[in-house]
Amino acid sequence: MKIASWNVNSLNVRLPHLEQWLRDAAPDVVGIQETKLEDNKFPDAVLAGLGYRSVFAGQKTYNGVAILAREHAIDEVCIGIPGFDDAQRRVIAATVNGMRVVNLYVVNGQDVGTEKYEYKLRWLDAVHSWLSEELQKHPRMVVLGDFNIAPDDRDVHDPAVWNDGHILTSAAERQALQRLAGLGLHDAYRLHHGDAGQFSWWDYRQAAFRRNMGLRIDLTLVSDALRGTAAAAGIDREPRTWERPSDHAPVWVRLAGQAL
DNA sequence: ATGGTGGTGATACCA
Repeated sequence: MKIASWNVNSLNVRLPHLEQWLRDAAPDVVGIQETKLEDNKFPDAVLAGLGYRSVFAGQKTYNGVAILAREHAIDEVCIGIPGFDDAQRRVIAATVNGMRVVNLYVVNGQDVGTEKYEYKLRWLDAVHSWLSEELQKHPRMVVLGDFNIAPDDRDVHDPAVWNDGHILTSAAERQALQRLAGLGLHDAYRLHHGDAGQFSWWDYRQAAFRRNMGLRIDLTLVSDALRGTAAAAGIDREPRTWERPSDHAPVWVRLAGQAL
């Protein structure tokens, strides 16, 4: 069972890319971030034509998340972090094939020390509390999404720039990610790859993709109960080479023994 | 230190 995550940076613009990639990569479950679409504009009929059911929580202009699945029903849909009042559509969770899928569009945070940065840390704290409880109910869990945090120095093109003072790599952000790992949520990519320089996001500016000046900030985390089934993980760079691409590439994990 | 590009929507804001 292949489970993927992709920040599409406007599903309105990127729908043709999503359609092409669904055909190419044939994921079973997908978490999408930054749809930037209100729910009445979500292209669920187009996706149904490709064999995917979808659930979604969107808003105009900013944020917006969705979960797609083929072959299986999408049940127990939860929008937002329970008990955390937030108008921003950043979280959707659902049960697919006996597995809890949590799709996160983590707050960017703008710059270290700003109000948005404080919001990011508060938001991550709320996610930690919520997932701690959620894991009791659903031990078989995948938490995926755009985390807007590069786990360690292997995950940035230039650690001298992307350091403790920088957004996406500051110590407090990395500690927040470590606290999620402490719940028994394992970065599937790192279960299989120890290499540096493999990224999932490249800024549109400065020809960053051509120069591979990127960060690995899109992650699939698997719970203790699923860890042994995580047979492979990877990053699909190809859609980032297409015309008018998202600034993010899709990332994925394949779970063995997950009967379709 | 600044600004570079892109999405939204019509202007700044967000990333």
